[in-house]
Amino acid sequence: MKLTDIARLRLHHQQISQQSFTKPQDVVRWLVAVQAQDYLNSLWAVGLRLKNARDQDIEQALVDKTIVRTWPLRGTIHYTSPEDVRWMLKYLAPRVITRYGTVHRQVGLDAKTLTKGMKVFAKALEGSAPLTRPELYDALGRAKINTGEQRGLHILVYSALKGLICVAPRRGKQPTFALLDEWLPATKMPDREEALASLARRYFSSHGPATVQDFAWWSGLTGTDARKYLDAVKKEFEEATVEGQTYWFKPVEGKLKSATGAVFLLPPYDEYTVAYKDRSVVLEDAQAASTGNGIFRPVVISGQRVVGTWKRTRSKNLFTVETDITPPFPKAKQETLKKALKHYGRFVSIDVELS
DNA sequence: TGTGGTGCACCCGCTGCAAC
DNA sequence: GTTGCAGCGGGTGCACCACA
Repeated sequence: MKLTDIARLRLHHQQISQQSFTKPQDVVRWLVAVQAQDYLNSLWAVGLRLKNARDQDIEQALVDKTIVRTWPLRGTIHYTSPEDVRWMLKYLAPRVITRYGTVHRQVGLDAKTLTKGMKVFAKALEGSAPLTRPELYDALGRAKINTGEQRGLHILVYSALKGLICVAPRRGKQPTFALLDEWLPATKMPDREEALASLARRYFSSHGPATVQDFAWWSGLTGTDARKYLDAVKKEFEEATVEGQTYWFKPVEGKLKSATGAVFLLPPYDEYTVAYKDRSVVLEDAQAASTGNGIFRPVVISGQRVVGTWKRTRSKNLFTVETDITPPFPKAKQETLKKALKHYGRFVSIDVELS
């Protein structure tokens, strides 16, 4: 096995070079969590993995509560499945909350204020329609809690990590928030061992080939726990050592579709680029896709690897897409790029042109 | 209707230190 | 020596607003 084989298998398992699903909830359940910090682009992260989806299909899934947006992994906002959200928060969020302790101290948020903030949110949202961020900040203000210097945001995220609230569909362009237990029906809570072994199984199935370090990074588990839960399920996977790293993966039944000639436009923070500790498998030049401080740009994939970035600019009825590909595509490849743009245009239901 | 400026929200990677 | 934790710095996209 070579690095290109790893990338090709990841494109397959991540539902990019082939799509097995027709519903947003099936994609999200398969990947366990899909990073969703940039809302409009995150719709495409789900949509590109579906057959013939449009952006309103993903938004409708949020309205229908078949997927939910909250902070289940690494303190990062993701889409996840209603049946997964509570156990992920229970078993994965405590480490994130510990890590946020430093930031809370910096902005002057102590445990008493955070608890009071949660009570304010609970009272404001109980039996109410979802509220926007400004509305929740007003509630904090009325309770004499200062929301400046991002304190309001930190109370909001803390409340989500504690499982009190989750993100509900947008009102206009504003995201709204609801009480998790009012928004989603009660679900079975697996015990820790069962839940985290299942997490390992699902990560290596949907994201493999991946290393135990990748799993630890993605899940936020400690290295010790990541090894423990991989050990619990690794007999279900194949193992390959490439350039000194051990990768675990599900083999593909039948012939693996070649993605060498295909071009894919991935959104910023896509699982294909973000969900691994070691991104060198797909990022020849890491700077092309990442600024190095947590910001991931939208990328162009060709021959399984990141070959450049793309950027969209919206005017009234048109998206103009600008690409930065090195070296520039030859004419034939430009046509493949235009095909990828057409796919994206269908998804957003707006004409897309290459600048 | 388009353009430009401003502020907000986002969270990752790196380094150093402590604990085991 | 390995692992985990704490602290810190910072680039990008979006919403919003003012103005042409």
